[in-house]
Amino acid sequence: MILLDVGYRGSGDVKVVLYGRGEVFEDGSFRPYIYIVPRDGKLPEGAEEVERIDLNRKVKVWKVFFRHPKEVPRKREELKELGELREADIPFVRRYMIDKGLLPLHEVVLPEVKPGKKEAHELRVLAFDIETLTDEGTGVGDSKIIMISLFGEGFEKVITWGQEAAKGVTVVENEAEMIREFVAAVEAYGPEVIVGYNSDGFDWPYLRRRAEKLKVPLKINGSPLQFVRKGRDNAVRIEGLVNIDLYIFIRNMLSQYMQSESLTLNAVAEEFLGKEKVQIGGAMGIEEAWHGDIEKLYRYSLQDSKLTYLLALEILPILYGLAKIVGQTIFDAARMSSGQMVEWLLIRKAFGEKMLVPNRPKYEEAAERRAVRFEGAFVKEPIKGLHKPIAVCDFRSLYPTIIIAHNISPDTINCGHRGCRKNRAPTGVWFCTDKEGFIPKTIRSIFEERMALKARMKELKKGTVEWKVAYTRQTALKLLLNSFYGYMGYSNARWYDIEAARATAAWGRDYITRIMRDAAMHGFTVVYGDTDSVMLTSDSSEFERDVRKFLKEINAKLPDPMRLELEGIFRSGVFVTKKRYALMRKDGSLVVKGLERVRRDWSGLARKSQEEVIRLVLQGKVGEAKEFIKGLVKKLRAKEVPIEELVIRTQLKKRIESYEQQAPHVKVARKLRAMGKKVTPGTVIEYVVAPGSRSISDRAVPASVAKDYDADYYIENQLLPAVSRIFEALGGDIEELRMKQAGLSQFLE
DNA sequence: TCCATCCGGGG
DNA sequence: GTGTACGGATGGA
Repeated sequence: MILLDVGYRGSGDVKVVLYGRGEVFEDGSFRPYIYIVPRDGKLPEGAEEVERIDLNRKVKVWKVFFRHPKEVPRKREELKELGELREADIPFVRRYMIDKGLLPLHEVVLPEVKPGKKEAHELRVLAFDIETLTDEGTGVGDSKIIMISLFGEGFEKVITWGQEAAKGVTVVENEAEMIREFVAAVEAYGPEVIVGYNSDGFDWPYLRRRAEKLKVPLKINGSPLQFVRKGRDNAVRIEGLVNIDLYIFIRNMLSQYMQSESLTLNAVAEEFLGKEKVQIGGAMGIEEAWHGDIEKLYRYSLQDSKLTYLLALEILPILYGLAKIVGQTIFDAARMSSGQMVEWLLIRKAFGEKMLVPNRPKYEEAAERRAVRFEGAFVKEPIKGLHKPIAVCDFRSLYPTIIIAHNISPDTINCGHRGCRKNRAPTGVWFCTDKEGFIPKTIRSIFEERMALKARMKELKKGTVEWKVAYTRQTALKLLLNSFYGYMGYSNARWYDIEAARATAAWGRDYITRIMRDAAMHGFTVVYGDTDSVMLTSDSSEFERDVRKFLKEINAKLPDPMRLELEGIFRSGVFVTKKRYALMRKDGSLVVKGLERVRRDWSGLARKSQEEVIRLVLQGKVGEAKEFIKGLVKKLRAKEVPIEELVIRTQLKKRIESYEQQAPHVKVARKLRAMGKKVTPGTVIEYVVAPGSRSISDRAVPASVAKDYDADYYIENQLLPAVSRIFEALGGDIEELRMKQAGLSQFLE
């Protein structure tokens, strides 16, 4: 069996249920258990005495068995009398995966239930999306669902109700029928994975509420939907089918590596699939389309499930890779934060080492830990302005390699050996040099596997199945490796050790500042540096050769496996402040950090002009950049800029009545309603600021009827803020760009 | 600057 | 579900 999911059932003796491709297997032979570190007294009946390692000392503990996981919370208080309870908060399915050595998407040999050799890399995926009205309220399930779309391999279906027949759309009698039709369509397609975008938070709860109201049973292949609260999130489980909310996974594991700060389906799809895939849609009135243009609604809905499907094809392999490394079900891994991924990997490793897992901190304990702040990475104040060329050097996995190199771990800190004190962090604590710590050992296994995979990838042909499998796994290993940073300082961590976390960060600062000093002694100008990177320049004619020679010298001195690498030689860079800079590659493409305003509440004018100014400045054409802005200022004053460039978009988040602040988009929403337009929460309000002396809110007019605009507003609040930082970094004067020296502008107006 | 509250994704 | 939990941005005191 290729393992897809695991659950359990039974009322007396628990039975584990293994879900595989097209088959189900029940295992009644595994019993829940916990450990007790006994105070005194004698071994309870049916319990076993076993030896385990608690951090770094051997202890004798009692292993107490149960018939069913439900017994554990029931007997908790009573058992506490006997001693400290351990591993009494490990969910049963996770316990089973670990103890049986099972991995998701790997073979399970039956009936013994032991890991086999085969492995799957992809599953049959179905994406879905629902459209709803908002007329009876925006709470989950308040208004009607009017359309459901599905998209799979060679499969697409759009269902609606109470409409004239329309091309490509299955039209049924009513909403209840539509839900039935949806369930039937899912069952007919037979997915192994069902995906949505924010579906745990929206589509599934919405479907549940509507189904309840309409008295339609909502079961897929006979499995009812189970709703579980996980913090602020909902998790929706459908036994026998892997339900995944792509949004949650992207937010938890991928967002920190993404350019976009917004995680809407469109923004995420644009980044992963490319802009051209994300054309249809935009601002659409669902209610209007429902009443007038059902084909438009059809295209919109299908586009969203199609994007979700295409996104799933890109992203799910990474999730599968992570789940396999962490050793938990795809369902669970899909909803873990990076800290939890690390923790479940550690718990699995601890089992292999016969180590007792530390308990999770109680709420108060976690709160106290959260209050403890510690100094993070070093960020150098940049030498403001334009520099060329720029060499970007960075440490390969800085924090993981520091943890390995210095053996940083809760079980090695301040050990009793005299000789280990030379391995002392800048914070004063030291780490054992005799015995490898639990955390470094775990990180090293991941790090070494990744290095081996990267070496292997070089021998494989790029783009082949084998190469892709290796590439995906190394990506997953990298994500996990990066997640270890911060784990020991994470307030909910079981292996929490603030001094170990502090030491890691302090060593990081120590190494990067040492590199900067060395670089300066080698004749480089250190323009900027942040955490694990340094950006160097010099006027040597052999710049790249010099940099490589410098790296070689540095690497000879760094402890294994730390290494400083050349990320690239850039044509030029403009540096504004810490975390805000732009680099230009040799091929002319840009890397922009902290500057770009990709937010929609900035006009097209502001976004485009910032990009153009960065481009010109990096090409050394500062004069041209100034002229470009001056030209735009002039055009704005002469009212020659097309209105479309000046449209500002803000989404209405709640009902108009419930806004206390009369923000511009709120006032515009009122005006739109007065014009007979339907304005509901979720509508993106497009407006332009018109001339006049009243407040901005009063002067904001709907983009659809805007005839004129306030030139000064756009100059002062859109254009100049977007570009001024860059000119200021170059030592320029904003006044010059305003062209107001002689009070000319007042004169012209 | 500190503290409390809001908000994310979806419609 | 062997339960009860996130973190950054924003705005007012």
